[in-house]
Amino acid sequence: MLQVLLWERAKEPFAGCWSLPGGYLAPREKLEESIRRHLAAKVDVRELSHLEQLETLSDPDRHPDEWQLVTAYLGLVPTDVDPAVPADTAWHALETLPTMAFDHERIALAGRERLRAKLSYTNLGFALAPATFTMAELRDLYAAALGHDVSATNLKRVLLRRGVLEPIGDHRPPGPSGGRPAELYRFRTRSIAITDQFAVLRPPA
Amino acid sequence: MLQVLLWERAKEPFAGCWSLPGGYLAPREKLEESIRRHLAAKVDVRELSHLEQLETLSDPDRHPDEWQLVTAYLGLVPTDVDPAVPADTAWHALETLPTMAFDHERIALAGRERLRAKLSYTNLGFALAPATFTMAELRDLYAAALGHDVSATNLKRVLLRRGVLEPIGDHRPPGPSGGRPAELYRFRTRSIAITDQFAVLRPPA
DNA sequence: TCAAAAGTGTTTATAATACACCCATGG
DNA sequence: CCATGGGTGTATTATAAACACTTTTGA
Repeated sequence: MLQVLLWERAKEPFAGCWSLPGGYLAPREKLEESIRRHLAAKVDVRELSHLEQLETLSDPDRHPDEWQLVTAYLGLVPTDVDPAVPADTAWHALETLPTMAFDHERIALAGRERLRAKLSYTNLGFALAPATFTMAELRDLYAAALGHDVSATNLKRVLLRRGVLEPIGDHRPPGPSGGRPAELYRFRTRSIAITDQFAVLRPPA
Repeated sequence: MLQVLLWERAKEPFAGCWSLPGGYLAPREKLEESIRRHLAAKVDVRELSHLEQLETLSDPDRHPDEWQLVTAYLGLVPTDVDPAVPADTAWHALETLPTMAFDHERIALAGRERLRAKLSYTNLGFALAPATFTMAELRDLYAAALGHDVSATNLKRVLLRRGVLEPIGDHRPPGPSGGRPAELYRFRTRSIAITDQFAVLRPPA
């Protein structure tokens, strides 16, 4: 299940609504540095496995009081890290978002779309997966992110053929109900790379 | 041949260098409106067949004098419109860019990459093509934009199967050296649409 | 020895490229 | 009637989904 980290606004505007973590840009600060600074300070998230810019929104009516531009980013953390978050902050399933402040619902959904698209033509799964995992675990992760069933069999073959995954040579013992021990895999690189560049209209051989 | 519209800076910083058309955002103005306003005012381009946001750049050193953020857009015009441009403005081939101001070379190349990527999974060709065209003309256009040879035969089949193109039922008479008259085609819709959404990891049937 | 979980092999579907061949025109 | 440019049909290739079957474990 994909989740977003939100915090509940105490003050107007949109008091009681939930908003994406973020804040103002400091003078001469880079946008990416600003995001990392606010995530560390406000919600105590210090380690992102991936961060990329989504879009800059400029509608003058997006904030009721002041003229405010926002640059939205998509930041990802692996499923196995559960950063301790402050009291006014909570993870919410993307399928059941609460009432959100400003245009933050649109931003959150745009982030999901970006993630979904990139899962299919890049190695971006690394950003959600723990360091090592079984194919069944990775299958569940992709299924949750994509919102539809994924076959572990085919997922494995696609990612192995592309050289995205590699087996680490170790196995995970089966659970109490038995079963064959699962091979453990890892992502070959943990930074984003396009793995399926020329889907169509590729240059002649 | 892909071309960018550039204007030559008269004043410092970067006097004599070429820069992308653009300008400051007015209070409470939307970014997209601002782009259109500056294009109309400075380079007399009023009709864009497509406009999309690329990226917001925030490096504090990108401008030598002041702290300046820029949001870059990709704007396209069809090959058959040749807007009259002012004296200090000229179209430049993307392969042989002159010395450019600020980070504008990076932005121009990012725009080309965006265009190339989207040509293969959307109908974005409409933004570069005239209202009607032969497959040979469209082939040349795709080849110029993609930077590699494209087969008219296969391009036609790909775009027809996807329902992107349709024949208009008319033909273009052959040139002085003879040849079979070419069928004329048009893009079925002239606004962007994804035509090849689930290249891989598509949901089960 | 059976159920459960994981992995492999094979078939099928689809979509794109490559290429040979056929069609329509002007000189 | 031939050169030129355009179009169609077919083979090949590539990639991924679907599915049956095999392997390895715990009870």
